[in-house]
Amino acid sequence: MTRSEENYLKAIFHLGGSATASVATNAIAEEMETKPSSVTDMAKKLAEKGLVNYVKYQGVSLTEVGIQTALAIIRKHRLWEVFLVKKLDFSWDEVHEVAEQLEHIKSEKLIDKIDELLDYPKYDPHGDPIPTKNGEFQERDKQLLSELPIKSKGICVGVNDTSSTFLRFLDKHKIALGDAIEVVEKEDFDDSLFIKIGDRNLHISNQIATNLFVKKDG
Amino acid sequence: MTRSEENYLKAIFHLGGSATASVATNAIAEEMETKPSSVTDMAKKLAEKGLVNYVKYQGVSLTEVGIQTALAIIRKHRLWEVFLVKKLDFSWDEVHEVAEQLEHIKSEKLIDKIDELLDYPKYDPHGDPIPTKNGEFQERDKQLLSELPIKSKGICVGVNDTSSTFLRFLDKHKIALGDAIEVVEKEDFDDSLFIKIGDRNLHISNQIATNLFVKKDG
DNA sequence: ACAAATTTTTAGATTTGTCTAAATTTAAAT
DNA sequence: ATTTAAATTTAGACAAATCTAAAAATTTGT
Ligand SMILES: [Mn+2]
Ligand SMILES: [Mn+2]
Ligand SMILES: [Mn+2]
Ligand SMILES: [Mn+2]
Repeated sequence: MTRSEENYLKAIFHLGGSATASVATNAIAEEMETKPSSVTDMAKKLAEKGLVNYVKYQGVSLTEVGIQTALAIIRKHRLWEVFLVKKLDFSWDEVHEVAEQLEHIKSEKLIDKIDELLDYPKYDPHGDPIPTKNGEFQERDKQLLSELPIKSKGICVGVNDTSSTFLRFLDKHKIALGDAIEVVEKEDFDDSLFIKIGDRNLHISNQIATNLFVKKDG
Repeated sequence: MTRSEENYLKAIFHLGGSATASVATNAIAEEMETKPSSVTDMAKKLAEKGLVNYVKYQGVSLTEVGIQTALAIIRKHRLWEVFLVKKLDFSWDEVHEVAEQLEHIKSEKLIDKIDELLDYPKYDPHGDPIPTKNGEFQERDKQLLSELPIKSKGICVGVNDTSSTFLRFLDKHKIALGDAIEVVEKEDFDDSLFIKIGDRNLHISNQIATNLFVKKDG
């Protein structure tokens, strides 16, 4: 497996191309910042290797082997992100680029030992679940903060926007994963939210609320 | 810098192509398990970039920039080796292949943090010195065990042969870096050595003695 | 010094991954 | 049901890194 092949599999997975759903050539091209014609070439190659199902003009979906391969890379990516944050004091907005490189290191022992060193974390620094060594993967029970009804409480469990600017914004306002959040009131005019986070009262825009995932209490 | 370019610089450095000495095309090809014609191509490319001096038919030597670049890669390689041994319980015969990959990860912060985590080690698991962040590099004061006169004492500080089989051989016979060694007697017939290592008496072949580096006492 | 052996370079081909521009297929709109 | 628009594929080109085979330069041996 080349690095490029691995990145294609990861992109297809992230676009939901597992199971039956198939992903459009253009969507993959956009996700990978490349051209549709390049995607077509790679689709043929990956189909040849049994990693994707590809029918001309019908898009691409991962085979079972393709899914497992993608999960293995995502597992490495997220474990490395945890390592960088927990062991090397990186902040959560700095880890992605480095993990994009580290995810391609080929050594089963290495990633198993990193997993052990971190005490088998379940989630990465952005709240995304880490696939297990045997390829089990469970999406988290979560919803957008903007979808929470008034008066309901929850825990902040993830971010939708993973850009540096958004993550640093959260740092600045001391909003972190694990924080308890209560929706106090909604402002109809601009869909902004009055929330209680820990013991602080905060007024956040709809743009923030649609980029924070929470797990509703109860 | 591509991975291939980095590997060429490292190979040239290891063949002694810094300073004035120049390295032969064939020697580089052999070191890198590639063909001389490929080396010629890369020599031109690296010369173009100002990383090596290259004169047709006269071999290759590193420029100052080339030396610093090579040292940075060697620094990363050796720091990662220490990390694997000290933090992830790899044994010293398993680290090289993984470090060959990790040395190409591009993140200054990452390697600085690894350095800090390891408390700024001076030597890698095989006793090789680790260049500093600012490119200072000091070869160790050492000699082959086979060159030590009878009755002299020293400390085991490195290995010449870094193959897995040799390293595991040393493990099996409980010979490790840092051990005190005394040459008790030499056998003229086969140049084998009677040594005292710690409190044990050992009889080792010349092949072993020419692959162990020691620092002579006094 | 000169022929022979060795080393090194060139020329041309190959693989991987990418691109542009043109052709084709599918989807959408009238 | 056509026409138009959008998505997708093909054809041909290119850069990087490699190779083989042949040519050129250097070194070695007598
Ligand atoms: Mn990431
Ligand atoms: Mn990647
Ligand atoms: Mn090594
Ligand atoms: Mn390398």
